[in-house]
Amino acid sequence: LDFFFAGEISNARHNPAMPELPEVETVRAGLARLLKKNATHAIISRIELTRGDIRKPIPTTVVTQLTGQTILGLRRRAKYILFDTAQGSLLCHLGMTGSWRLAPPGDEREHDHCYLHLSDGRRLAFRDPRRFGLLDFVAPGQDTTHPCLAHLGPEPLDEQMFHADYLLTACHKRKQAIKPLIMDQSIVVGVGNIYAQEALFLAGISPRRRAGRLRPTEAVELVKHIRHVLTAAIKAGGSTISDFRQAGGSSGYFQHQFNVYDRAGLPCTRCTTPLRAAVIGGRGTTWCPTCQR
DNA sequence: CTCCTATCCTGCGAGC
DNA sequence: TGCTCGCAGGATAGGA
Repeated sequence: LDFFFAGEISNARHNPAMPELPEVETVRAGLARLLKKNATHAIISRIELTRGDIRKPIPTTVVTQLTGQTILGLRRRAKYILFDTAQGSLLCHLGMTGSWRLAPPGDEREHDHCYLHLSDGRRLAFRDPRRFGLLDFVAPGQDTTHPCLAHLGPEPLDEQMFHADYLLTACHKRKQAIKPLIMDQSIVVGVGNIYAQEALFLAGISPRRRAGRLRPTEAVELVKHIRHVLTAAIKAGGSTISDFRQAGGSSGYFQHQFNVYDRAGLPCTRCTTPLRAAVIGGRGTTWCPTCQR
């Protein structure tokens, strides 16, 4: 696990805000802290949709069902955040560039799509320049039937549901490359392009390997490292929660030291071989041709 | 069924 | 230096 943090590598070339499970969990925890002060729950006094057309139109039920409700808790499922109330939940996906911030009076920004006004006078803003995010209403009891939530695989940190045998079964006779398979949210949730690459590096498995060719010992390693990278990233993200207020648009995200992500052509942190890059499953992928087979 | 590709959208960096 | 262009990504629809 130490190796994960080994290299002093800057990966700031691209927008660091790419919410996978750890980033979403960090945002969830930050929101939970804001919305429950001194054991007092926040009440939504008003919901303002400033622009309704993000990935999908924000339904009016978000406003009609949730206005006046008390936010009882914040949950994460896969890369979704759920604001729970007695009358249903606000479902939020950050997409690529989604963020929540406390927006004091006057702090209105381009690409703010929704304001949650709280009864204590505070205001939460959902901003998403690229509009890949999603806001929706989930009726009570629809947690497993809502279209966004119905076909999700197990949580990767759930050792009862996600383990080597499960992964091996999911891989059985599949010709698909292992990398897009572990990014498939119906197989296992929360693993995006960054952590898929990092986990495969740590497990010593080429992202191009056909899933059906995964050996049992490799499945053990892959599951272990998926868990490790996600856990380490959550732990690292946790330290940013205290800055949630000030952090604004980049709240909840953290700088990271990656072994392969965005390091194409640079030397492998383990063997110094130049890292190779290719598009796999439609996504940019970097790996070490020596360490990963 | 399985797998792959295009699509959505904006910001940013590479390159001219 | 200023401009254009291509690429980045999660989820999903549609095609092979």
